[in-house]
Amino acid sequence: MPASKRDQLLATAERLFYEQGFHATGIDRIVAAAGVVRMTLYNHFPSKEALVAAVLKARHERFIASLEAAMAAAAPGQKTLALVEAHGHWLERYSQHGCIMAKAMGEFAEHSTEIHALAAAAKTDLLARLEAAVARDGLDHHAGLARRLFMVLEGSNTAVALLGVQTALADTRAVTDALLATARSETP
Amino acid sequence: MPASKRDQLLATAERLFYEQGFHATGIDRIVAAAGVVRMTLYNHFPSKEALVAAVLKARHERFIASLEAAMAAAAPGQKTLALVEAHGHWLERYSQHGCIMAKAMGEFAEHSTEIHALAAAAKTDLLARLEAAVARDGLDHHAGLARRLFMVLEGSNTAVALLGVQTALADTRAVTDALLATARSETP
DNA sequence: CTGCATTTAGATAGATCGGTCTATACAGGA
DNA sequence: TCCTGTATAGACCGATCTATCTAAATGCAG
Repeated sequence: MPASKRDQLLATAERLFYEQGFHATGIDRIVAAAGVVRMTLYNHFPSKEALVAAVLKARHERFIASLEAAMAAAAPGQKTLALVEAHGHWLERYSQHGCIMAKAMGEFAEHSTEIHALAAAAKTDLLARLEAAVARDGLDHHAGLARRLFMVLEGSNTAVALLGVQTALADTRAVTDALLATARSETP
Repeated sequence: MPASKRDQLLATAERLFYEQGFHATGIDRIVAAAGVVRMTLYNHFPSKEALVAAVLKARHERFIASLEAAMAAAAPGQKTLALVEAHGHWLERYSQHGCIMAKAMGEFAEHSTEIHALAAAAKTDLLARLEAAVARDGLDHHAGLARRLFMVLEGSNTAVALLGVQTALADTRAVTDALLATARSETP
């Protein structure tokens, strides 16, 4: 079953937006790389902004699905750690050159409220799932733990791009372990 | 002494690039906001890319100067903490909407090797200074400490934009304290 | 006052931008 | 077979992009 033209456009646009930036990637380059014609894009998406929104939504759904799968497979009490590890796996496979949501927030901050809000919501969604994992692991008595882990994951996005995957993920694990050890040592 | 036209251009371009992005900010908007004419810009900078490079260099120099000043004023053994605090001050005053170097890396990754390298060098420069501070505080037996602190600072860049300055800086201090406490508890 | 460098105003260039339009080709289902 | 939805090819639009050019005005130093 070959991918639909719409899926080809989404995948191509995601790659180009991620590699070259949103404003620097023109419609012509997207349709040429996707092997379709200009009107096909506008047949599926009413505007470039709508295409950007669809790309971000689809990517975030895949991201969340991989996190949820890892958490579901993790033993009780290990949900938080599984989430952090799954985040690392995602960086390794799909996001070695910075977070696309962070890039979108930067490029659309004063240019499209909708896109900026969408990207910001993706980030706070990760935070919310971290909070849920911390609660399921019985660590939510440690106020702000999820927020601190979130900050570490955000830092690992940049660290991967600057220091390489191996180093960045090892450091992420180390800091995560330290934070979790502190949280577990405190009796509720 | 009024600012020179060149300085006006640098300051205006820095603000617009930071708020609206690099590719989304046109030459016309920069010169209009700076109150000069287009040829004045091209009289001082050979191209937009050169203007971007000059903006990033000037901003990084100011950033490093404020870090160095804080470190110089800090008591012995407190250099690392002073550097982290100075970074927080910088975020609070000038960088509440994400790191301009990270934005530049995202927008110029496949568009200008020079700009991308410049922004990446600014980031690794911060890491190098963290390593120097850790060494001066006698904590360099704790392998990777500087790298982990660096990752936390990178995360705080994003956290400030998403969770607000107060929360992000408090979390940064908390994680930093935890990492430093662990390092200090290990005898060299 | 003169001379030089800077700044101004504005036209201009060629390329690219996002987006629209028409006419044609082609597929699969009724 | 015909009909409908989708894709194609390509012209076209106005706007904007970076960059260059000329000619006049301005300001400051010698």
